[in-house]
Amino acid sequence: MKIDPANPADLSAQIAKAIRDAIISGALPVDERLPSEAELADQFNVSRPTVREALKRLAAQSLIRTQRGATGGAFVNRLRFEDAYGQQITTSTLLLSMNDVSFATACEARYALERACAPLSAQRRTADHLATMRAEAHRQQQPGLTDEAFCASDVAFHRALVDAAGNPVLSYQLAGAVEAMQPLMNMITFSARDRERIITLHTAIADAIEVGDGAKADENLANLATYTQELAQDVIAKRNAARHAK
Amino acid sequence: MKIDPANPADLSAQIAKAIRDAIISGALPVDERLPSEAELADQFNVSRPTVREALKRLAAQSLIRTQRGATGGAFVNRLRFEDAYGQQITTSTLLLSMNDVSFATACEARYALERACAPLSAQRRTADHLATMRAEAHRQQQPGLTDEAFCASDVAFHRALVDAAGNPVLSYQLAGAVEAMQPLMNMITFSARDRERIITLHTAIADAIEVGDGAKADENLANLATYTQELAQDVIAKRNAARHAK
DNA sequence: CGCAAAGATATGTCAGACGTTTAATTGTCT
DNA sequence: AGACAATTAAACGTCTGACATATCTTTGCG
Repeated sequence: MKIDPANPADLSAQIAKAIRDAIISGALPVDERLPSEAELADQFNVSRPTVREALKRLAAQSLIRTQRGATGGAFVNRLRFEDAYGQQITTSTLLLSMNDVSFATACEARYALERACAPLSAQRRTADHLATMRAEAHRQQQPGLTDEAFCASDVAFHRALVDAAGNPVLSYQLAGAVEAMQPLMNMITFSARDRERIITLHTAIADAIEVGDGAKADENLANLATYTQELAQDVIAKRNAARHAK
Repeated sequence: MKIDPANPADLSAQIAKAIRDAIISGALPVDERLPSEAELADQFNVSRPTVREALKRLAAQSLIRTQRGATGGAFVNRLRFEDAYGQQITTSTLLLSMNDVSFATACEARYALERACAPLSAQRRTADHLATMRAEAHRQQQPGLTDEAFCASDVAFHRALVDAAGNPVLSYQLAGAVEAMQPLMNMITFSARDRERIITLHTAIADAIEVGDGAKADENLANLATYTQELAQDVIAKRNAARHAK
């Protein structure tokens, strides 16, 4: 973890990579304290600001945490699922918005992945997960709900569905797919009839999960996917019509 | 994008957050040039090193890129899928290694997600994807192959399978699940018979993908998942036996 | 023995400076 | 006038040195 080519540019990136590799390889175990900034500066033959830039890069990825004070320093951070969720959601959201990903593509991915969870969720769901799903389905019936609040509740419902699979790795991977869809979903206006249909499907999914019928949950998720695509196509069609009119 | 509480700690983190939020909200579009470091330092009322630390945080997430020279500066970066792949794989790998995720849990997640791709892949695979899958299955038959090379080829095979779905969002989400398994897979020693069985399943999957039979691909993936779990359990059992012996 | 004060250590921030890269401008020669 | 070379300017990349602040440890006093 010491090599540093004579190339005097991107020093902080090189140092960050060296430390990151050491963490990934396991040479630096969790909670291990890195040398102090001054010591690192010495080891790498650079100045302290350069070392600090490298450490900030690692901190941005939650790979290290820093503590001030006498026994402070930079410590290898145990990457927690909750921390990773946030990064995953940010990255996924930006990927969708910056790459002209169509609603259809994002939606397809989301429901394909969710359907992968359905059998496991039906098998393992706890009373807690089921209660959350029921509560969100109920919340969605409130008449005064804004479209945005409706979407947020939709996300919460699906998050509970995914979490019910009891597999943190799945929950992590799905977080991006589910949450990143929200900005796209927010562009849709849900009529009362639209909502009714969605809630019916949500309820059917919750029913299937409750009785452990994975196939039925999967089937209703597929219906929900199709219906969501139709709603989005309507929005796009209307927008195109409006553009032609003006 | 200017607010900055009087709290004189974590300034670089606060500044990074402010800029990141501006990018996410769309206030800073792709390829937009940020003010120079000196100007940012002025705007936020901090020193240039502090601004630089903030920019490095953003660079670590591929949110900005920097250019030197007269027309240089920091530019909002179009987050590309390839860039996101790397981050996703790094994060997933560390999540697994740092959180005592069992082989069973990771394996379950991986195959559940892959099976979600199977129907789409069977429907849309190009000749290219199929050729890659065939080539990797063939490579796996080479007798002198190390276990590590065998695993690498396995990953390449499954990557091609996922990419065949033609959905970049799916490919992105799956990248983490598939690649992060490699370190865990590398702990397994594959006997000639093990490999033969795996190659048979790979071939069956490729066959199913070739003729567009998603259900059959799914079935063989399920078998492969089961078999992989069995192999891992053997390894664990042997390791426990060895521990008791000493 | 307990508690407060002093010290040590390490991060967080600042100020100023110099080097390097790159593009634009200027100037000169053909 | 046009092309090419030299100068200039802007911006990032890095360094040095310093001060501020947080926190643990040690010391000293009652």
